[in-house]
Amino acid sequence: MNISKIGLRAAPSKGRSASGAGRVMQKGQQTKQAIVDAALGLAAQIGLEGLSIGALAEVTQMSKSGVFAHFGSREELQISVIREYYARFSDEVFFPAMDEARGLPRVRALFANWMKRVTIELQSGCIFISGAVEFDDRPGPVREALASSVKTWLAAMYRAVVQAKEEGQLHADADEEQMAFEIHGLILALHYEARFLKHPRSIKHANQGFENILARYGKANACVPTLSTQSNFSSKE
Amino acid sequence: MNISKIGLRAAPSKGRSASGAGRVMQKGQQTKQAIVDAALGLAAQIGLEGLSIGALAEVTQMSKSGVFAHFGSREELQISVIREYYARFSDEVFFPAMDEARGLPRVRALFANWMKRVTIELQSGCIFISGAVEFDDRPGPVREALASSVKTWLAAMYRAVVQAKEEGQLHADADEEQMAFEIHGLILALHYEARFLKHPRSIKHANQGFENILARYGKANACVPTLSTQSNFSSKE
DNA sequence: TGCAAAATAGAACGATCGTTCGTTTTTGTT
DNA sequence: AACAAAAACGAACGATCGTTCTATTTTGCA
Repeated sequence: MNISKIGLRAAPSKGRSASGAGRVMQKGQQTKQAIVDAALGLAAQIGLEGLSIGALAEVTQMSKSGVFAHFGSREELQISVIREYYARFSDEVFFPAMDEARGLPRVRALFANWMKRVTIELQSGCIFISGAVEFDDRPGPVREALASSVKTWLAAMYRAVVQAKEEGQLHADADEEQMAFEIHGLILALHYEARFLKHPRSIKHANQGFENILARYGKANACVPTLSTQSNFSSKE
Repeated sequence: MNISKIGLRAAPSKGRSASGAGRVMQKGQQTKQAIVDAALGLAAQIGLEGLSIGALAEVTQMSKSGVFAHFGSREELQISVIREYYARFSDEVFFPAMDEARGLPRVRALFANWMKRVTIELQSGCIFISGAVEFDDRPGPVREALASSVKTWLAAMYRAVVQAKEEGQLHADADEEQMAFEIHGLILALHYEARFLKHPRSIKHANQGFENILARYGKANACVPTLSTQSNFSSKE
């Protein structure tokens, strides 16, 4: 009966179309996007598991079945939210950092952008973090989508570290995987201590921790931050 | 009508009575303890929010109302679970480490025991971590109980670091709060990467990260680990 | 302007949730 | 053995959940 269930793909084929760019949206795609937007906000606050179609209908001023029809299942809605979150994360954190030179400048930019995003999310919540807890032993397509997004991002960060070593900006015996792990820990601690415990100095600790890591793994004269990346932050906190 | 609702307090007044010690339990307390035990296992897997009285009744072979009567509300059940988790955490992580000498040996022991516990929890899940995500912006008594437990533990770790500095085992300009933050990050990254992403080298990364932190903050000759604390681990992983 | 298709609404479903209430069973004590 | 108190049960409640189905409205195009 329901043909639209099969083979439906989100707009793209064109990298990523922010609102206003690219093809004209039909009505359907338009409201679907609006629903996903609202769902993203809701999921960030109460988690992907807490996301309910009823609440979503209320927020979007639609009927439950109207919302539901766009996705066909709750799981598909959750996956749509994850995809949207990943797209925005990429736009805000990953792509801008690619303008920086390979090596340490790019690593710094990635971390700075990451910090900027998590700092904002201290009010709303991060789906990559809450989702990891919710789905860490709940197999299925939602977990799959989430893990794949996170892995892609962490791999990008790791790659930047590897390149920094290739450029000769890290000690010869620096373990790139170890370094990426420690950076990840800083972000997680920031999210935990600031968002849950309301600890006021968490942002400073995360930034200081990053400098400590660079000081340990980097060669002495290669640690000076790019001005542009640095100023991104000092104005914020 | 329901008198038992008011003023009911759990057994205590005696510090912490493991099963078998202290006063003889009446039937009621006994089954309540059994329920909390089962609830702890359930909550570790699916989270405090996922904990349902129906599922709990099934596991314990009781009726829903039978289970419910012991707590009076779901929130009280959740709080009981948190208290029990905190008690076990203290028994396994905190108290044993107090046998070590003040300063670095004790810091090492605290971290080693913490690692041991989280490593085990990679199969079951850690309530202090999942709970933080579930309740990070959901005010109420459950969040209160959770935050208070976590803060107590983190404060204990922080205190040990402060003592290490007092003993002259850390650099004079070492920031104890910063150091505790970074250690916390390692544990969180371990939990995230091992439990969610199934990354095989996470345990090694967490241990190596700890050594890196000690190398940075500690004085050169004070970093040699106590043999007893060290062997705790190398045999495990 | 008219008409098929797409989009949305509305009502209802079975399931599960936390909770209440009255009854029955099990305890502990005399 | 008897009896009051404590503990456990069983059924039902209202609410909410994801989902299904059928109708109605809105859209886009000839």
